[in-house]
Amino acid sequence: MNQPIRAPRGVKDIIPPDAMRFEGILRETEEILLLGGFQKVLLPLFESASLFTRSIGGETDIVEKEMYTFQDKGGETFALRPEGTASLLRAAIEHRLADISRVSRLFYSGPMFRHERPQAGRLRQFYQVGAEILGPLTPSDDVDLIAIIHRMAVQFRIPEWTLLLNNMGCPRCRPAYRTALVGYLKDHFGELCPTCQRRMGTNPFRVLDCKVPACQPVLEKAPRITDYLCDRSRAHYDRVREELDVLEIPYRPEPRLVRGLDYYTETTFEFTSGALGAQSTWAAGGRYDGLSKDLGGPDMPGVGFAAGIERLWLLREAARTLPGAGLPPIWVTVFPLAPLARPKALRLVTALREAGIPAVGLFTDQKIKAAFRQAEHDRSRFLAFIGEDEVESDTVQLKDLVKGEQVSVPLGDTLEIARRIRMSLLPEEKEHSGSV
RNA sequence: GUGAGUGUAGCUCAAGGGCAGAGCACUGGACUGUGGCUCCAGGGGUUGGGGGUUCGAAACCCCUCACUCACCCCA
Repeated sequence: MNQPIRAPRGVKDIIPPDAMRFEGILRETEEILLLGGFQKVLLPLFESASLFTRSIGGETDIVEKEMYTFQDKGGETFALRPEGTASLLRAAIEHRLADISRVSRLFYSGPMFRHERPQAGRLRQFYQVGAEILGPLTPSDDVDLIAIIHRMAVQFRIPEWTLLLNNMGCPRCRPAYRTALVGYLKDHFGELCPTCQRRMGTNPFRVLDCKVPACQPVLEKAPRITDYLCDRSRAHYDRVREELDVLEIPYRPEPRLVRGLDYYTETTFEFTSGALGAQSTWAAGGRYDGLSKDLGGPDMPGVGFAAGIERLWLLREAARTLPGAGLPPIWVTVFPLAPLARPKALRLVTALREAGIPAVGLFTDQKIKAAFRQAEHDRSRFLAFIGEDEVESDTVQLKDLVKGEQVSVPLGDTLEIARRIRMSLLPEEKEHSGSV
């Protein structure tokens, strides 16, 4: 009758102790970006829907079928953000954070929303950390950005990672390639799957991504964008490749790498891993030299990437490099053995918290055995109990549940109690270290 | 949006038309204020939901929902 309400499909609760680990991944990823000189921007979770149709492209799958759009009470159409680059560019333009005269390095993190069928490594609400470099860029900026993701692969020990690299050309050279590609596909129309036959007319570049086995022989011999690049794009691509070699970052040229967002130009890349399921990309991005101008901002190049945190979780779990859950949530459980000890227990809990010790009182009529069990369940390191004898002598029994040692300490000497607890949990920390 | 597989106790799983079970976890006791080990006892379920077939359904059929994986798409 009273059905419990469940989380929406494709939306996951991250519960203890995983939440601390998840935030650890977020933090460690952001620390790498901070080392790269990026500054954080906090962006809204929803935007005008038109921001995304203008940037990502109205005929992409993301906008066409996956976006959570809604009208607010004023009748305006908004959308939960399906990605971060559009929002960040919007904010950069709005607040004049970037222009062609100087380089800006900005990053964001948080949940993104796409209405997709959930699958391994694919959720409807998922977390991304992304970074963008805006301004007067050179191919070296593309390489620098890739080097930062490479740093993640190394530091997190991402298993079986591969960097796929391509250059999609620019508005000058892409039309010629499109003509050549469509011409070729028309010649082999009968050999293509129905989806490819349809896409040939709507979005021929996407045909290159087809995974139907029967299409593969045709696609293998299809014209490659890299053979149609104009001189500038050709030079751009060559520079990126040379500088990746200088940094000794291995990559695989992937002339068929097409990204699903229309704003990409020139350099595009994907970091994949064989250790993930079908959703093998864990970080991806590229150049988007026309985006800022398209959004009404300065005519200014940009290059960026986004990484999927849930996918990083899966990979780091496989690599056994998941961050720890940190210190136990509760360091000491204070248990009054008799009702008359409750006021003193309450006071001790409060005093310990003021001394910086995570403490809880266990106010129950259960027996002491239940207190031990509760403390174990909470991973509480200490059990402090106050019974009739302790009320009489104004002391507390402080027991280290790991070492089994127990001492009697004067109840009023909160600092001594706090010191003993801190010493056991933070053996590294020196007593009264000057700071704070 | 399409397809396949799976839904039984908090968790992992049995029972394949005839009494809904085990292990772990949980609660109590042995052990009045000292946990983990051991032993004993106990609580827990409309077998995801709804309908149908049948004397009888967890099992067979239909619908539906959820989960998982894949297609697709992407981080």
